[in-house]
Amino acid sequence: MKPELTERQKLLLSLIVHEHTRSAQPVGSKTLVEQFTLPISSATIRNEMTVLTELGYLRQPHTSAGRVPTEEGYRFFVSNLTQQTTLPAPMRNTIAHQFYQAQQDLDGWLRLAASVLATQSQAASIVTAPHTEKVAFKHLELISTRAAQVLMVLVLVGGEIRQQILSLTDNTTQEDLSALAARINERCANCSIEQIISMDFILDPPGTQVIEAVRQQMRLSQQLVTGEIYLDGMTNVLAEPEFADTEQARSALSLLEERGKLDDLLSRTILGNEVGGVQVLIGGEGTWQELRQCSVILTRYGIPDQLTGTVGVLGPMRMPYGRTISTVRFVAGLLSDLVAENLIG
Amino acid sequence: MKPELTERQKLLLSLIVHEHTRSAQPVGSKTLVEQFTLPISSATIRNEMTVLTELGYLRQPHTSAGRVPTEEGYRFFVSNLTQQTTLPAPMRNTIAHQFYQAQQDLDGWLRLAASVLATQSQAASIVTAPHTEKVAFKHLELISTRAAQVLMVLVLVGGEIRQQILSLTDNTTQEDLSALAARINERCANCSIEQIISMDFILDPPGTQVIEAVRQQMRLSQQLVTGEIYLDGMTNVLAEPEFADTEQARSALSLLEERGKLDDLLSRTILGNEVGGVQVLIGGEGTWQELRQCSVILTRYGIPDQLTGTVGVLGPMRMPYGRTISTVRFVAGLLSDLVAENLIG
DNA sequence: TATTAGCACTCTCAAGCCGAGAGTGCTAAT
DNA sequence: ATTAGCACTCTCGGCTTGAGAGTGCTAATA
Repeated sequence: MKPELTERQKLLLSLIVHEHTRSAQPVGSKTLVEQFTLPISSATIRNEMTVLTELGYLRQPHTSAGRVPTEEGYRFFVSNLTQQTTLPAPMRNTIAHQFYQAQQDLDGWLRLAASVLATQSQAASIVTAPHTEKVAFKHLELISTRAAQVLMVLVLVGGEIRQQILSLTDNTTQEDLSALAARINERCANCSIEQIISMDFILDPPGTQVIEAVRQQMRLSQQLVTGEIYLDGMTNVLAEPEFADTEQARSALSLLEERGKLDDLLSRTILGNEVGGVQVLIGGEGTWQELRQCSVILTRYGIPDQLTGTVGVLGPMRMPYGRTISTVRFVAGLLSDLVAENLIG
Repeated sequence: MKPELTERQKLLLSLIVHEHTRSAQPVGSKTLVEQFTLPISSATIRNEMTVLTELGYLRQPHTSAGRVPTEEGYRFFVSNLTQQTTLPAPMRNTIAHQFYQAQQDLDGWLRLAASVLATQSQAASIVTAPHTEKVAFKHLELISTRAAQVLMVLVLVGGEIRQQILSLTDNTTQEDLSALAARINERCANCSIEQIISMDFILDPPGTQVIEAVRQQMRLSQQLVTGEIYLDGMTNVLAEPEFADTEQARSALSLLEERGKLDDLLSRTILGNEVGGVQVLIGGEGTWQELRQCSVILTRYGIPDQLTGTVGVLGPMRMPYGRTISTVRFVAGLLSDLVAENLIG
């Protein structure tokens, strides 16, 4: 195992990380002592830097350039050198204010959360709608649109709304549809998907068609790892100097655009982590080639084991971790409150 | 006014455009004659090129580089040299097949439309949900979630769904809510927003609260220029060589990300154009700085004056216009059919 | 009169070279 | 243990150069 770092080494590592996130450039011993007016000489710093480099926390892009933190360096920094900070109160208030004066609906909140995260962190943000693992029926509505066409709106416990257009084999009046919906609502209220699948319904043909659609929609919802995904601030990462080469940026952003890959990323991090903890994924951690230059900060929100979603940001590895982690955590907290206050039913 | 081009000049312009979209490089006289085995010499081509350059259709990046089409050149090409092509049948079938086997709901179709456009055109795609100018009430549903919390789901004519969480001042049972919804549904069926605003309702307190929310939601929907926006393929444009410099790409893509700017773009083109026609916006046309290097192809779909949306793509100015325009038109047609068959009510 | 061959000219681009500057590692002194 | 000093290494920007591509012009040709 690696030897414990001395306090001074920790300090230096921390300063290097800060200076590098500020300047986006390799930081040298002299710069360091000047920038922070350290009471030690650059030669001493050089010695310490050699140690940190040998331990794998720093890296030289080439001989006679300054040092740059490695993935491992960032990881050490994040786990040991960054204390739990809360966002400054004025900023908290600004954000909270935006939420409370926003429109009262889930879609608006999530959109806002993505937007706030993107602007605060100057990175790309990811927010998923809250989603239940145990899908349960809440309410069904059947709305006749034209001839035998019916718009079916299914509300699940937790507030997820699923809709589908049904083409019934027989024409049916709105009254009949409403009566049918009422019957199903009564019978199915708060039932889990398993219950509904195993239930026997004695209904006329349109009824069985509807039930089948309900079951199908619930199954689909069940299969979903995550709810709808809200993205914002993708262009922020294009502004970062490390992505002056488009190819890097393209591969990173394509991760967000391809639903499959994104689901993969979200689901793996979902599993590894309890609600409340913030997960920091630095440089793809060997698994995600596309993220070699990036870091992803994710956390869950909502009500554990009942109704949860994910919020997070994707930015360059050179990222103000302290501030960003706090922001993500804070937004997650806000969303948790909103979910708890409004969405359980 | 400009003199009419000779047939040979048109042919050359057309070939230059094609060759340039293929190679992404300035095209020279010699390349041209070799590539297409033309029965005239490179010297003749040079003479013609001089003419086309003087007319403003071509441009030299620098002395002794080949020629590149100007915005005007592309515009001429698109309006005069590109005949209405329909997509090859197998491709049409592939696309249509995807649509018909997709899930039967609007959200899925629009998502798919964006995805298809993005992959077919290798550019960024934009699809907006169909939206009515004359907002009208279709159906209301009130679902009790907890205590005095109510999930209100409002379906508008055309299938747009709006939801909101209401905190009623009094506790109300689900039965009361259902009765209330039923009464409102009966009274408001197919009413326009103006009618509903001017109606007098004699209802108990929760009722007035609900009506107020309904009015508000309808007003909000009314104000919207466009429905929900689906984007896809943004990373496609990053792959184009003209965006090797990130800054260009950033400004173009930020146009898609900022709802305000995007609405602006969509609304201006909506106004200038009847359904059925495809609008081609080349190089921002002086108005959009961000699009200096880009072209946007847009068209409307749906039912004119009733329920319309926009589909289109944003790509580099150097774009296979013929194919892309056909694809956009075809997808718009598909969506129009789907809307007509499923969404009018 | 329209086309073409030929040629001089221009300009970019990649490669190579050079010097300045930044930063290091080592050594010897404190 | 720290530091001053110094030689060494490497990048980066600027400069030059030669090759190559492409043009515009002129004079010859059909």
